[in-house]
Amino acid sequence: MSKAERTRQFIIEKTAPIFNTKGYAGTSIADLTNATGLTKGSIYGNFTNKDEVALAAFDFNLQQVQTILRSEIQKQATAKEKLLAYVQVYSNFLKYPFPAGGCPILNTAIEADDTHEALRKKAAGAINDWKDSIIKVVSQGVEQQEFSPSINPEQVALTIIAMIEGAMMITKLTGKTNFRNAIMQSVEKLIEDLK
Amino acid sequence: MSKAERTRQFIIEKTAPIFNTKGYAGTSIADLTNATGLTKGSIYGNFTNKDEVALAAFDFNLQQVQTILRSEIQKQATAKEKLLAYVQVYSNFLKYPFPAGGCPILNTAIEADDTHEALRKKAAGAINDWKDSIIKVVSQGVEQQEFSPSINPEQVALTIIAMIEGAMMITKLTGKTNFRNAIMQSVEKLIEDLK
DNA sequence: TCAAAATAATACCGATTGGTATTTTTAAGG
DNA sequence: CCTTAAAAATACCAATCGGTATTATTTTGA
Repeated sequence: MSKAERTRQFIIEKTAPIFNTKGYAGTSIADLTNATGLTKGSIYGNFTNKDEVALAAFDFNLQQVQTILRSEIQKQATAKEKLLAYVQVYSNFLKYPFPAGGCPILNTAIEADDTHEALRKKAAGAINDWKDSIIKVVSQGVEQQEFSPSINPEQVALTIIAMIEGAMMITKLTGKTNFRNAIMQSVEKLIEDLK
Repeated sequence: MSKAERTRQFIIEKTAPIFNTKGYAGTSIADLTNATGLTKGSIYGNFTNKDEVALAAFDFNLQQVQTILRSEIQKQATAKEKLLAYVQVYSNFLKYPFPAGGCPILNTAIEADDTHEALRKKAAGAINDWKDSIIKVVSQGVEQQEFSPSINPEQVALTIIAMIEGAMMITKLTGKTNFRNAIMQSVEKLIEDLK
């Protein structure tokens, strides 16, 4: 790894939590220099502009979440257990190396949907990938007669994602973790009822 | 209503959609003068600073949503019908005078949770009020033996809110209204299963 | 080791930021 | 109607915005 590649990675790691907490518009170049200890010249020597840093930071934050989820899901054998792994991770996300600022998909989606097309596209892609991976698990569960064949995998996937993201928003906003527990219990019930 | 009061209201009405689409950090004073046709002097003659405009704009946007919901809910007689009114409104929110930029609670929650305490408190208060009003309806449904006494009204309320807000985020992000329909169908099923 | 290339720091740019002091215009009430 | 008070416009402020050109300092590979 060349010096440039190392510095680039260093900038991404240090600034990703800032973009995820303060948002794209709320993050200034001065924030990036403060977080890295580098100067403006160095930042702009490794990235063409603020946008490019923000996009790379989103990828980094997303990858962090995906790494956690994949790791926990692959430990499970059955489709039901794999779905419950999502509940497990998001119910205790503070115990995992989760990005500071919460779910990067949610944060980016809300800010960028009307204001930043490149970021919006990235967040939309992440939601679609997430949906597809849940659909796969649910479909496997149906094939293996773990779940009823009458269920709609896409609807199940979208509903689980909506509940999880809604729970993240409410909990982060109010600080009440038992609010999240209540909602996650509903997700569990939804999964139990798939059979 | 004095001239000052009229102007103040005018500023709020014209700038509320901007704060709701571009966010607090993404909205500049120049945005406010452009939207109103007024000058900086006039804005600062009626508000002490940008914060005060943003807080009033949030109240305005929230009131818009609450007016729609209250109107639709009071048309319904049973608890189940009242709960389904939420689904009805959010499934077709484009047909109602909904604030530009989507749900103001969601938008404000995500941006302000880590960055703007005054706005965060307002959004948290709105979520709590919403939760309490759903709890009331659900509890009435239990009292009138419309719903099973074994259900947990607060859990139901939080789950419905999470699903609606999650659906709003996903739909706004992806542009796929059938994603919202799928999730809203799950909310309907949840309400049907309360009996 | 040493020269060329790459990287980072410094210094600077015009534009825009939120906000204020002052002047001009408009509205209100006797 | 006409004076006074209120409101809005103008002009200005320092600080910060994102970004660039140039200089100084490290890496890098022969």
